[in-house]
Amino acid sequence: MGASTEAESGPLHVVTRFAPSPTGFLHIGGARTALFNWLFARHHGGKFLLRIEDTDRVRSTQPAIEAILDGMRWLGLDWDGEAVYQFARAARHAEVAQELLANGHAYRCYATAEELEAMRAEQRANKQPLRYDGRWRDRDPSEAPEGAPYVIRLKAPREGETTIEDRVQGKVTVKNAELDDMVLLRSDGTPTYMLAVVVDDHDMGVTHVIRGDDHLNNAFRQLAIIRAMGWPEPIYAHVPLIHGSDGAKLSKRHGALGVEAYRDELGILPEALSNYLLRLGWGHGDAEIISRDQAIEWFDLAGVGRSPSRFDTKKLENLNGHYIREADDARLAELIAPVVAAIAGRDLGDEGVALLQRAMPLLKVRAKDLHDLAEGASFLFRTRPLDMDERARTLLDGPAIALLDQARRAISTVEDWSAPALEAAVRPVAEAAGIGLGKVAQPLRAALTGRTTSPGIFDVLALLGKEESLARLDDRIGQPAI
RNA sequence: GGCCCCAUCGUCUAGCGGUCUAGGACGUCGCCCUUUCACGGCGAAAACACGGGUUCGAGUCCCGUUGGGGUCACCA
Repeated sequence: MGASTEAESGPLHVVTRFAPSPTGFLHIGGARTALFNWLFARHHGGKFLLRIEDTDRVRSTQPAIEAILDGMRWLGLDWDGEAVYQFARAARHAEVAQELLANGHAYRCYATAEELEAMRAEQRANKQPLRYDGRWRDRDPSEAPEGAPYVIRLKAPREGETTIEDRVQGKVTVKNAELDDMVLLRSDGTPTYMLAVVVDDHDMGVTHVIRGDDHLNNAFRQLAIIRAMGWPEPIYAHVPLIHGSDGAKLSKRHGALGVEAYRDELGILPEALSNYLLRLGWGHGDAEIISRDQAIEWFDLAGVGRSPSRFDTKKLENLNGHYIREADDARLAELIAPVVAAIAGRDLGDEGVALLQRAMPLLKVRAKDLHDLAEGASFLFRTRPLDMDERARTLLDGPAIALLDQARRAISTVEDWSAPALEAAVRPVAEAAGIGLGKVAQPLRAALTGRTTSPGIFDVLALLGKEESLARLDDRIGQPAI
């Protein structure tokens, strides 16, 4: 568990942020980071800010920005104020670099790319750690080549060590000699990520930096800049990364990475993904099903584990099934209507959506995702004659058709077309034949839905209505009984 | 490779020196319910990586080993 010792309840000034770089969709790991930041801020009544780190002009795209904002809205992670775009603040970043240069905490480095590559090659060959050797750190400015391009590097401390009291990782100490003088401002005058993050977090008043474990090493470098500027240090909390089922860092080969894929392709409900992500790396006793409100009340950094966790699709599906069963019927009907229409090959219309909603209580208990749900609902709208799947076809052999015929006669006289009345009419058919109800129900199911699984057969009849039900049966019996 | 981090059932986790013959959830396997499939109910198998310490006592503290992960750019 986390290493936090002081109580996290009580009045505490909290400003958190989520700072994705828009080079793709909202990553599943990013979503969890955002969720944790959001929860922490809401728990403490603080602010949750959003910053788009779009300083990489080649890889950053507008569609990616939209996708990220869209994903956050879908998950219900609302941010306070306007999103901050990092690229727009480049001048401010450069200003800080100049200030550092002026007060002696930074210096110009004229080393060329080739020169640095040669340096690293040598370090590699000598099995030395790869880091900038500070060749321009103490040189006199007069030695600078006239008009040559240069970068501005931080003059980082070389002696001693730096310790971070991380709220998740505990006390982490690194020798300052391990850190090199990183670049603050590139030769083209643009800021590096390391500088931009520090300046933006400071200017935005961020008090708690909650982010992926992969940034833990960066924290030491960023702290060096912060101290050089004499700024207040934020509290850090580095959350372990999410891994794939094989234990390696989550990547494309593990399947869906973007939250929109969970929504569109996997038919996951946002509350299910949110609950799953919350429980991945964080726990609160035996609690498994946790509402948003409950999460806000319970969330703390101390509950975040320190080891990476593996993404388990099965558990997500289970949770999703739970939330589908709990979801409002009208909402589910609206969500799947387009998919059902696509499967059935026709528009549902308002009455179709209404029917979907009426059938929902019976449909949703048998679905673990929205596609299951849509598929399971499609029999209501398929056009006659129904196409039979393989198993339904083999079910409808000679004897089954005969049974179908008897059942058809039994229900054709039913006036009150309700499930109980229909059951009362069909049961005697099975009893008269000395067989179980299943022997009659399965052929009925096949003829009525084209499948071998569906809601209870009498509910199916009731939902379909008398006319449609009899027509579908007649399609199979071959000749209308009247 | 250097540095940093991690280590309880297959997976997510509870456990913050004695109440642990290690609890919950997913998954798996039985049984029940039952017209199918689900849902639901009941039950089972399943873990403290290893080795040293510290202590009256260690899953819980320390060290090491092994294993895993992260990170080492004028990318973010």
